[in-house]
Amino acid sequence: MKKENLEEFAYNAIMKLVLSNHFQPGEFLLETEITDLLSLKSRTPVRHALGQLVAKGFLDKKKKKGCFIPFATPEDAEHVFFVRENIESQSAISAANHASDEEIKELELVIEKEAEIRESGDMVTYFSINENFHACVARISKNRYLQQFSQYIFWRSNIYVFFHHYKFKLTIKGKELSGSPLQHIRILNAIKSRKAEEAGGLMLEHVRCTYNNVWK
Amino acid sequence: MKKENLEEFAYNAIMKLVLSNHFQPGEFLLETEITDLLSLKSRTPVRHALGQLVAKGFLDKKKKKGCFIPFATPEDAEHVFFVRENIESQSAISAANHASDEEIKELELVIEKEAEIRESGDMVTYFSINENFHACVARISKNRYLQQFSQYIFWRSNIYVFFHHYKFKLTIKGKELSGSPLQHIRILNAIKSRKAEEAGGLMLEHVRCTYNNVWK
DNA sequence: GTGCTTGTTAATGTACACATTAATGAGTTG
DNA sequence: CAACTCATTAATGTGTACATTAACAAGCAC
Repeated sequence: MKKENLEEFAYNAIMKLVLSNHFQPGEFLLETEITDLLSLKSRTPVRHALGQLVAKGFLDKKKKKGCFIPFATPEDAEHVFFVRENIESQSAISAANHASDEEIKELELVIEKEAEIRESGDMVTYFSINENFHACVARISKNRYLQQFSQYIFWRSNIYVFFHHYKFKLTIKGKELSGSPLQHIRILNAIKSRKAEEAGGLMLEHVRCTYNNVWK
Repeated sequence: MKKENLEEFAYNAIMKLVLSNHFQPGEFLLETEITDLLSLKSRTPVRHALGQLVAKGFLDKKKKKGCFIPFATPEDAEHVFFVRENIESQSAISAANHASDEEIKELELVIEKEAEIRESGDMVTYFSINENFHACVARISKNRYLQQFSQYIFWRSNIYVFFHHYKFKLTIKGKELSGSPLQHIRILNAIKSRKAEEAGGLMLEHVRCTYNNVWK
């Protein structure tokens, strides 16, 4: 295990702050403020971490003004989920075609953990394990670019998932997300039995389902 | 037009260096070396630019060692073009669904210019105009994420196109690329007549054709 | 009162000094 | 001679002072 440096620490911490609703959409994340918040001695690691988050598309940036939480609009959500459907279903297809037995075991483990975690009702933990599933599928696709794009668009879409849940005060135990773990299991089974097209179709459906839960 | 700061300058310059084969795959891009190369006064903008390129996946990084060019392999090429097919055909579909008359005129203009430029046989100019076509379609899709991904994967794939042309000394007047402008025109026509599916199919075929020309 | 100018301020952007560390190779010891 | 230690070194990682600039508001001319 690599020891994390300050920059990585800042990166993870900022991510957590955003996901725990510490900021509003459109709000600027001031380097100095975050530096204080994380008790760091200089802006440098924070600055670099913010840059990475912008490069990955998780944050937006206005020149000489700073980084901010992207504005959420129905149009943007549509765009995000349109691309995510597409990318993630391609990932699932590739994953089904290239997964080793070992990797399928990993995926099963992630799903097991998901079931456990779900009971706790802790939002941040839930997001983290949900990310694990999608990241794992993307990784198994063995395609670096699918992985990259999946990661980006997943996080981008999570802004909507997150703010939706914030807005309507839904807990993760609510009905809205209850289909998600089941869908994960179905996708796993399709990948396990190497049914690529089916895995792709299920993933597309799963993402579309998430989208509908968020906006309908 | 926004004035670019040193970091953006470094970002673009490094990108160009990489795309013009200034570095070997696997070679480390030393911060100090690049700073000198770009005649910059400090590592800071270079350092930050490299960080962005890594975050976007354009470069790889080894801790406390530095950033390096990802290795170019047939597998990687396959991955790049697999994703590019997919992304760009989605772009074409969205473009056909959302193009205004004005934007179609723009696209026609780009294609006109392409025909002219082609006569000159100048490689760099040809690539630039070819990029224009693909970038234009992506822009017309009106989907920020498709546009972003298209741009990225297009450039990434271009490394292989460059490499191929470098290696085999093919001119752009050669048989290999001669189908490309015709394909562009067909795609334009499909977008013009709002046949989204057809546009998508043609774009997929076009990208696949490029891939085959590069490796077969 | 409207619009232009200018000063203030609060943030990012840049430069540079210094700390840390991974790799290398010389030297030493069994 | 092999293997191990340790100093060197050359790079990245971090801290900090200072430069630049966008936004805002006060003040002035008209």
